[in-house]
Amino acid sequence: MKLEVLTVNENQEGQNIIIGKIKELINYKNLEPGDKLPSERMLSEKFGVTRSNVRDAIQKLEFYGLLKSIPQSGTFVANIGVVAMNGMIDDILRLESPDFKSLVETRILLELKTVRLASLRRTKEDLQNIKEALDAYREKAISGEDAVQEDLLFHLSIAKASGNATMNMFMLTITPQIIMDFEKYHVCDKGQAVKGIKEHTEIYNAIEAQDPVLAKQKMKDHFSLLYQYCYNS
Amino acid sequence: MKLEVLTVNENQEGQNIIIGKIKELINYKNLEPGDKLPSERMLSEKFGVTRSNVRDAIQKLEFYGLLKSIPQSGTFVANIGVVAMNGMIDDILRLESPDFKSLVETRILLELKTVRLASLRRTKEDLQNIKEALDAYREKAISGEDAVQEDLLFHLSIAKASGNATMNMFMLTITPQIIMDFEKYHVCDKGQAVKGIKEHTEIYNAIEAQDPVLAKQKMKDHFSLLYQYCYNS
DNA sequence: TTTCTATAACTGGTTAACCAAATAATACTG
DNA sequence: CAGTATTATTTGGTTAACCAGTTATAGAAA
Repeated sequence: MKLEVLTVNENQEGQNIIIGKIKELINYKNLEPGDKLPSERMLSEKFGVTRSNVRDAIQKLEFYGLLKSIPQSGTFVANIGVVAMNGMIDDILRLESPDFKSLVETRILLELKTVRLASLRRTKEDLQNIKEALDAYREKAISGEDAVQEDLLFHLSIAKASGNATMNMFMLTITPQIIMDFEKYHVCDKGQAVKGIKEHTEIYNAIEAQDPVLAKQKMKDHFSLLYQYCYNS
Repeated sequence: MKLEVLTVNENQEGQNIIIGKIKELINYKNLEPGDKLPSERMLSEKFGVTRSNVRDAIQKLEFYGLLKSIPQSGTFVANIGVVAMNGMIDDILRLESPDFKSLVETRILLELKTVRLASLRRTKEDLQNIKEALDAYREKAISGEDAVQEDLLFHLSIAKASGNATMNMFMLTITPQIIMDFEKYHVCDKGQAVKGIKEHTEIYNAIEAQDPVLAKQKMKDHFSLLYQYCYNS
């Protein structure tokens, strides 16, 4: 198991080295926005690594919007300027993997905003989706079973109803880790089922009533316990 | 140019189809958390697509934390439960690409939080980094040149000082698109240089003084124009 | 000299064979 | 029969050849 983690880190480390070399190359060759990078074959030869590694590094930089690969044409630097390019690559290289506290902190921030936006923008269809998620959660919680999944799906349905694609995506990226950490640290113990149902229902009612202030307040109440759990440890 | 977009959409569409089939397979075979997926070769044969496509689809689900590939062993479903798995894959398949308004809305939310956290948690080293970014921005802005890059790098240095790895990463993911949209729509026109320098300096001073309330207020003032621009169009 | 066309070289993407490690199956030993 | 060593198979990852579209080049025609 430790070996696995080591392998991943080695790979990431190797990928970061290649990313650093790409950055150096952009500076050395004075490549400006829209300019073409040398071909993957040349880069792999120049860096002394395999072409797959180069492709993976490029893909990562493409994810962050710094490069853009066009089939049968080449890889181009994005239109963000060389200064921002340098700064952002430095940041990416030093980026550390998120801890649990950081995840929860971000989640609360996003939830307080998405619930407000959802109460303002939700369509009838959104409301129906939220209601279905709420019903599924209630049923599972009443039966005494673990309802962490249904809990989070309820919150995701609110994020979707917020009408903000970016926040929706961010919620999606942090939810799996949240679920696993919750079950790992036993954050949501049994016995809170009734309380959870009540709070979820109040949030739903506020969204239905299109009352953003109330919705945000109910969400804040809902997170008060988690908030304490996170900041007192 | 339109052809290019079409190609991308076709690829994404094809990838989404494969992701949907993987979801069906998990349900059909009643795969539970920790269970092993069929090998990539079998999946490619069963789905009638190339193995590379299967690998790409798996990689995407791995990014969202739903699958985990282990070399020479297999691909495993994450420990989040089948209910959450189904819900999240549905959300991922329906996920739309973020629009400019959604990006700005999210950015403002993140900035108001990171500047507050930065003023509470910043180290001396963080403060030094922010100051350097501020100086670079001031120098560029005074000279009358376009300083969008230095502007955003200043804000990224604050995000880094917030001590929240998740928010830092989210800021990194939206910044390139913000820069490109700013220059595309000419959001930051010339003549606001002096005003921008003043506002940035006030934000910096509040962070230095470790005054979270003031820092947030100054950031809000800084965004008031952008806020209007975004919500009145 | 300029413009157009045909050809050659180059590009990112795809494919199938190959690799080393992990696992399963088998054979051997006590 | 139990336990261990050995072989065979399966796995995700890697590699190098190949593909189809793009771009640069060269030459001919005007």
